[in-house]
Amino acid sequence: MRMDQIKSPVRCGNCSVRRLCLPAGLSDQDVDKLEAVTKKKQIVKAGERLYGAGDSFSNLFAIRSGSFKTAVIAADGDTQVTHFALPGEILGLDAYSGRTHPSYAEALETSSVCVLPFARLEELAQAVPALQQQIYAIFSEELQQENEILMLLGKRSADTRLAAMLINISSRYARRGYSSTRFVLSMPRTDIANYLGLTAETVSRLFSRFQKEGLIRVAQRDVEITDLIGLSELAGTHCSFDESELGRNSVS
Amino acid sequence: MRMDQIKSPVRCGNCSVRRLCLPAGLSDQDVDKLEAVTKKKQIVKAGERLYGAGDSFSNLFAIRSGSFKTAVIAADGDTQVTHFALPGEILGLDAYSGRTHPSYAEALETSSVCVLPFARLEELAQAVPALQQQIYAIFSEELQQENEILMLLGKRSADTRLAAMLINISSRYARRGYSSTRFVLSMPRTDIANYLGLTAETVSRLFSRFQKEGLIRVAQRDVEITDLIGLSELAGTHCSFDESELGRNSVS
DNA sequence: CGCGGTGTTGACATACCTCAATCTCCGTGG
DNA sequence: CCACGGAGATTGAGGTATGTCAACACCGCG
Repeated sequence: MRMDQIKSPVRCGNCSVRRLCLPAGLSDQDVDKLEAVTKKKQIVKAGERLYGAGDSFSNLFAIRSGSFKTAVIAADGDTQVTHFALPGEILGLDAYSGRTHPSYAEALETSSVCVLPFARLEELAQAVPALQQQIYAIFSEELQQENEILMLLGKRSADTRLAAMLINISSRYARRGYSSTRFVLSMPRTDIANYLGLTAETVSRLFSRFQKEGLIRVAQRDVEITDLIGLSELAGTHCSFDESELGRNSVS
Repeated sequence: MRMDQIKSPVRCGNCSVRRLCLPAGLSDQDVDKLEAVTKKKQIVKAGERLYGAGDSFSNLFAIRSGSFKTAVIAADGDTQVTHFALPGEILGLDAYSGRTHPSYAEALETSSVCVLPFARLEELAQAVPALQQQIYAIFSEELQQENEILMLLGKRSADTRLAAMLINISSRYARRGYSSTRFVLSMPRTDIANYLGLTAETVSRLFSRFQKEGLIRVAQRDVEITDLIGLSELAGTHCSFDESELGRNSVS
């Protein structure tokens, strides 16, 4: 029932997301040290957990490929999906202070991660200021992202929430070199709904409505954004894209 | 229009919240170094901003006394209150990665903060592992807290949200040596509502209802929790208090 | 003593949830 | 290869928690 652990040495150099991950901003020399600290690669199959809520904290995980959801569990067993994580992102940072994971991370598809023993990483960061700064930056970005989601959940209507999430996913894929307009959502409707504070039915209805309005084309988990500007406007984020570069495919 | 800046040297030793603040876990010697890095004290009056959204980032702020709200501003001008900060907490961490503050911090009452130039703090942390760890811990705790709020906004009913917020404030006051059952809320109803993703009217109605149900007594911003256990149960957090130590004052 | 900002209360509107039926997709076994 | 079954997704009808709008009350301050 446990996950595969591959001892093959990790090489950041041939990793497609090294510019988004911990090595960002590090010299080749420092990257070597980082690789030396990285224990191994690990494969996690869809539905398996990288760590569970309450597990003791010893490693951070860097996503090489695939995707994860993270979620917290309330006293009454209710869970809240807090993030959908893509390659290059670091999982487990919220466990530092308590020495135990307050959330769990579950693979949405077969995924591969680098295992980073935090004690050794901490030690290395103490000697390598650029790494230290990168760790701060990752913490800080996570805080910023969470604030954006608070805004979504606190103030936005259901359609705005879903639009914002699609734009968010789209731009994150774009940064990773994938299409910003065609992608496959690796998570089921229930997870999207949970993440957005809605029900699966509402999410489904919205997908249908967006399609009718010509904003997207959707078939199950395949999504094509046909009007990126229109969707961005709905999401209320006219900023994350340079509009001049985007063709608007008007429909109605 | 700018805020007072008092050059009197900062002394963590006589600060009531040093155990919750950056000095936590540091040796006396390291605390001395931390004080040397701390620029000055600053007084912020009610309604004034410690920093605004978009301001360039150079300092962190440690709250000595008083309280703040932090909020993010969307493209359409809509704002979302993201946190109510109490003495001992650090403000500004989310600005690290972007070099600019993504949120603003506004004093809810006349407050006093220590100004921490981040460049120097970073430098010191590079030399003092205990400080490094404390910074990680603070980042990590903030992430955890945000996840809790996501749960509130995503899954909880209005009454549960308000109850959870009151319990949260109560326990944070308790940790600072104040009463956990009687306190003055330094923020107006509109801020509470904004924070909880509700309207001021709903919050007001809930305060009235809680009072009718014997959970609290409330007069404007003065709050007395008369049934801490009942309120905790409503909040769904039977964990943050040791129930045996709490008298339940049944009413109806 | 009056004024303005803050808080309270009421009546009504509505966005989203709930419950339930149906459909689609896809893996499994015959 | 096809039939079956089950999970996920869609669609519909109706209910409800919370928002909206508006009047009023309270408190602090000039």
